[in-house]
Amino acid sequence: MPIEATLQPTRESALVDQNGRVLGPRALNTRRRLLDSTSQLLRSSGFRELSVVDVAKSAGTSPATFYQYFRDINDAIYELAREAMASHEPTIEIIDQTWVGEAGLVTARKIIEAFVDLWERYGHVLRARDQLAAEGHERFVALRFDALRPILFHLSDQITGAQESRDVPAEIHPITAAAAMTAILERLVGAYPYLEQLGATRDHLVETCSLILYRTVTGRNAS
Amino acid sequence: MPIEATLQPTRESALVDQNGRVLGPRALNTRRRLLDSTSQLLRSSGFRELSVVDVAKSAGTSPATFYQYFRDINDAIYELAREAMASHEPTIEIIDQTWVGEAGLVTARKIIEAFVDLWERYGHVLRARDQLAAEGHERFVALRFDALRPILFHLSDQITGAQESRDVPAEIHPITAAAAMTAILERLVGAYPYLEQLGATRDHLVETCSLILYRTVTGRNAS
DNA sequence: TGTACATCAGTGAACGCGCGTTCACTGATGTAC
DNA sequence: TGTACATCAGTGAACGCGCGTTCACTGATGTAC
Repeated sequence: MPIEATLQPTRESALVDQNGRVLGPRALNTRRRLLDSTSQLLRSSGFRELSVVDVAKSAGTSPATFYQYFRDINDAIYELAREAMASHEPTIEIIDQTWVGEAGLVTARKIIEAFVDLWERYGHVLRARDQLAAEGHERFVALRFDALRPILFHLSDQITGAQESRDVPAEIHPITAAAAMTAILERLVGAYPYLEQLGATRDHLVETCSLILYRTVTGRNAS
Repeated sequence: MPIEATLQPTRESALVDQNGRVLGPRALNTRRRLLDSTSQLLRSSGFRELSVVDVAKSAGTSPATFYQYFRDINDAIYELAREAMASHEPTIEIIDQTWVGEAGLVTARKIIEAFVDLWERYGHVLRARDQLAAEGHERFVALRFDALRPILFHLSDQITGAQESRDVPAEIHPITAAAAMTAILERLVGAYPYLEQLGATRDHLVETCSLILYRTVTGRNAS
């Protein structure tokens, strides 16, 4: 049952091209521009329309150059998703903070805020990641899982604890409940623009989700 | 703020081709095969790889025929998503059943079951729908919204009622909480295969989500 | 019942286009002395 | 400081392929008499 991390640690300094050559500063910059263009086109034109030719053009370089740094277009998406995930790491630490009483609600709120931020910035990349994962591309399944695992297990542990003190009913399956919370985080927040049409503000979103999260994790109502 | 339904009622009998001609039985059958092939390829090869040529080939007909019935490949996906949605309509009635006491938990369970079923059968189509909606294709945004609206408002009304009897805290924004529940329904259930790796069964899924749904809608713990 | 004609439905074959991909080459940058 | 050379980085131009799309045509089905 233990599922190992599949993300090997990538130090920026170790970046190599498709032939295994270490990248110098100039190459690093080119690679960066290619990734930025990929991200930008993914946002503006959509996943299905994304092409190597367009990305290269938009980065002011040539398709041949693209292939020096990436195997294919999915490879570039993969790198972007990793970056999004890395920028999300601090969230994992929030979850270790206390869940007791009023402070627990603050913890919940911080997590929700972090997810709202993440999806506002990287929603287009994360959606592509999830689409590819849903279609069964192994690397993306693993990537998604690595991103979720820490938060999943932390929440799950909290819930198990709350079950021991009888605050959460025994019928709740901790991992599943934790996954339900991440579903809210990922999905609701990703679909949030259309909630605005229904009169929900960002504050409503954060506050309501925080209460649901706090309640589910601790079994208690916010005082 | 009221957002009108954008789905015009389509009776099977009124189906027409791209030139406006009413379809006879033979044509209806061809159209059906094209839709089935689209669905099947969407499931097996993924959204990005889907092409008119492949669909026609797989349906045992020619691309020219495809264009007699659909404007483009998205048009076929749109029809499939409508069908998925139509098959889901009975769920909307479940939600009108009582939310009081033990029976309320049964209601919650039925809804979760309905969603699990829906996503097991049409997940590949719904994911494509959501991807296109997320990319801003208006028809798909509307379609998705029409599918969710009834359940969203019904749940929201329940929550508002529970707030009046002080079972649910006033800080909860009913529509947002309802949307959070649909997020669980759509997302968790869609991503359910990977929960199995973590030891969650379908029963865990249904039971845990039911409890969360019941709790969020009524504000009460299942007795 | 048979034949002629109208309409319905499907398609072969072609078009152009743009994409993914590669290779041999050029230009840029760094370094030894 | 200048020159020669090594290595790094980028690309022009081409290839083939398969896709979306269309049109003029053929074949299938229904109907009138």
